[in-house]
Amino acid sequence: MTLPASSRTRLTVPTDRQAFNQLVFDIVRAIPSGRVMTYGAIGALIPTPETLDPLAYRRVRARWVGYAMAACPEDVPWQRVVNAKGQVSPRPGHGPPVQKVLLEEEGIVFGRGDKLDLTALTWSPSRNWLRSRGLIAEGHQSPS
DNA sequence: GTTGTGACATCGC
DNA sequence: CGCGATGCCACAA
Repeated sequence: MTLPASSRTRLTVPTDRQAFNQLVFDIVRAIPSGRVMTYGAIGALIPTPETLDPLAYRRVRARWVGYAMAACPEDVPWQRVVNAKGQVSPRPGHGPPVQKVLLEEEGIVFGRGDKLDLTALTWSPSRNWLRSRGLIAEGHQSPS
């Protein structure tokens, strides 16, 4: 196994992306009606792939969630995913802010600038749920 | 092969 | 507070 140190092992396994997306979908499916999660928060729950540098993963995970959402199945409540500004992100397609309407139907009230109160509406899965999915939120453990 | 852009976040001004 | 620039990986032209 004579592998030159100069060639970094940047294996991009397709199944990793599949697993990542599937994980995103599972988390979004768990968001209750009337609550939301940000792209970054969802990404923070998913551990760093072994093929990636943890720091690099931090930079891209939020975007990866966005990519996943672009191809999400019908049974995923995609409208409950918003950006860090508390606004609905414009979709590549077109048309009116359907996402905002759907959220309002769930009882969410938008403030000035079409922003919602993230501190009040952001939802987070329970530790039990995370553990059942094999997700361990290492960064959220309260220091004893 | 290269280039450009993305359903984001964060930092600086 | 808001706007602009930067970072990072994957995927489509």
